[in-house]
Amino acid sequence: MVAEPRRREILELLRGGEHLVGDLGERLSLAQPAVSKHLRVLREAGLVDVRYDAQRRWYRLRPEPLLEIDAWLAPFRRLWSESLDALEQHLETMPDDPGTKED
Amino acid sequence: MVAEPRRREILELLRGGEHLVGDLGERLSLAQPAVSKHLRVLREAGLVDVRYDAQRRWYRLRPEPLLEIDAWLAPFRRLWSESLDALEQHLETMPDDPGTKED
DNA sequence: CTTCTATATGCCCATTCGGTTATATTACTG
DNA sequence: CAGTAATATAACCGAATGGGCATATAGAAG
Repeated sequence: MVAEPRRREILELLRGGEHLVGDLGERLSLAQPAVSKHLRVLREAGLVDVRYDAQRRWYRLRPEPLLEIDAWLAPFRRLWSESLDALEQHLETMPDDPGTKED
Repeated sequence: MVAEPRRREILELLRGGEHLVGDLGERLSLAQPAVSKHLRVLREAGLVDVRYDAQRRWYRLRPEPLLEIDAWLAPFRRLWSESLDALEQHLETMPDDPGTKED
């Protein structure tokens, strides 16, 4: 679901705020029907929300479902900290995140 | 990829330590070839590792790739912590209100 | 009402996917 | 070496998937 490359790109774009279907299509070089289909999937998965503005559809992110993924990931997170070597190596390769200590 | 239910289950099982192919199949009520295929996918994705023990194959978790997912998720985490902050603020504003959160 | 714009849907096609059965492979056992 | 156990691989099938094109729908504008 989120594994779908185009869908991920859509989510990343929506991270920057609301977008119109056509706008997303332009940025992803995807035909409108394809975008609409992806948005439908994302909508039914609860990952995005629509705002109706005349014929326009403003799509925006709804991060809650991603929180579920995060929750699923949590137990695995514990495993990495056990193998801290690999963790640190990866953190050096990756940007951001100075505070991952909720819970 | 990780979205695949059986694959997720495999990962969850492997979270508990090494497992044999047949063992995984039993626990998931999945035929051996199916398990082997899933493991192949997981192996090629770098999510699992094999240890050869005669004819046996001990599969174990390699959590690093999940870390990548986690990294991808990070920017979204910021978004929902904003909404969670809003929720907390909201809850703090109404100290004793036993039915105001849908969760 | 007609046209234009923005989006959704239906239909078709090629590809991918997960599962099954049959077979190959590898290693232990007698 | 023959037999068996554990796993991988191949061939095949039905279902789902993503994309494209055409069309339907909804609202705006003339």
